[in-house]
Amino acid sequence: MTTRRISESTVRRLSRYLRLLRDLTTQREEVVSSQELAARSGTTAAQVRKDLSVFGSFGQRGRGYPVPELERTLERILGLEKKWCVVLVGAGKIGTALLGYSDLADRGFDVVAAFDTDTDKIGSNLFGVRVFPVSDLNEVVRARGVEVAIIATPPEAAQDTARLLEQAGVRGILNFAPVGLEVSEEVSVRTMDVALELEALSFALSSRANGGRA
Amino acid sequence: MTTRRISESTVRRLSRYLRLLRDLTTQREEVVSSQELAARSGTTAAQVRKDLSVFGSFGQRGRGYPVPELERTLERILGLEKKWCVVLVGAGKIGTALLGYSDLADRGFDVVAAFDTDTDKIGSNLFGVRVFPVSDLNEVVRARGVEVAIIATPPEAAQDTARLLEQAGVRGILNFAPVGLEVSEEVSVRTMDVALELEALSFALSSRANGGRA
DNA sequence: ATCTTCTTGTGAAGCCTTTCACAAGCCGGT
DNA sequence: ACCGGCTTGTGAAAGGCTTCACAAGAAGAT
Repeated sequence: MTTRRISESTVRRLSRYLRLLRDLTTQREEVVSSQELAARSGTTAAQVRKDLSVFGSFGQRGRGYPVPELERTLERILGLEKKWCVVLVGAGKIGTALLGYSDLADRGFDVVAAFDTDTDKIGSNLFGVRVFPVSDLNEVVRARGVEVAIIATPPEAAQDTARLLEQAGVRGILNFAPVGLEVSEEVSVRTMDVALELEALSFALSSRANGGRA
Repeated sequence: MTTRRISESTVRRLSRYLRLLRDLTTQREEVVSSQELAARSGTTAAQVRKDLSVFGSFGQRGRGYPVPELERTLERILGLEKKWCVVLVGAGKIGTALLGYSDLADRGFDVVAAFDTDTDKIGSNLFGVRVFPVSDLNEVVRARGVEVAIIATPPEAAQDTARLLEQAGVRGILNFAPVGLEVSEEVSVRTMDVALELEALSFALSSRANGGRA
């Protein structure tokens, strides 16, 4: 079986298409063209068709793509048919903000537990999520079959946390600490770094101001 | 003047190199090789050299790169010599969490004001940042010469906010609302979307589990 | 002074992604 | 039944990014 590698950028676009399709579903739209998907997600019609064609043929020539079917197809492709059990490590400001972010549950990511080292927080409930001591991490993760974790610890603690999670069997990590994490190849990591994004903005603004040369 | 276009990925790597160089500076390291920079930021030595060579020659053959100089050079390239005035729109959970994130100030991004529509929040102080009504946005942004804004509003309000900011003269937007923003070409936008990143993780885990086919 | 060992800077090659362009095919109107 | 207008799916071309490979050059040992 020829396993084609799907690029990072393709996956991101698929995710955007899916969000758009959900909007269209609530608006009771039945079909959508690659042209419209492209316009609304900031890419080109050819790109949309290419992205989808990697996985099969889902459209109808002359009409477009059936919205509900394509929505289900993208969910299947992205692995969103199942609910994912997620744990949060670090119940500080960012961690707590994420728990309050209801979008996650709507999108199929159930946060089943949070962990922290602060004894004041342990035992409390944040938006319905119980906070455990980090020493319980291994047990809870194994007991609930958690596969995805969010790291929202201070940067110093992030690497140790990653290793704990890996040893507990977690296979995907969303990292909010501004450090690169070393983990085995079995584990997928994505780091979200506010400062890095601001620096990229800074670069764009500066180079635009003086014609491309920094 | 030949203005070469610098790719997204190059800028992100430059930002990572810079973070690394800051660590090395505090450890009093004097020189660093492309090999070490690469290993510590998850890329290859050739890539590091290529990235830097776009902007000039900063190293010394046989030795490596002088840490403090390269640090200053990268700051200059990324436009971080000046402090950037930033405003935050939307003082909800995520917005507040960001204000408490001290890294921003350390990295040269001064949040000078926050805006919200909630009358309970208006007038209050969050981590030393005053919350104004959104109706004051234009005035404050112009008065303080703000160039960068962070949108942390609910998704429904994000597009209107973006337009307000654009009209007030903001040229860079970091968007935490999970929607694409339409703005003029003059304005740079970067969207950070937690759900999208989790979906990308979901894809990676699912396709790994069954050999690449979703 | 010369030799060995590093390491940079960079053209060229290789690989991957995006864009182009068009045949195939659907739909509604006549 | 046929025609005209759209839209998909896809090979081929173009464009961009990464890796390779090596000459040029620096530092330290002998």
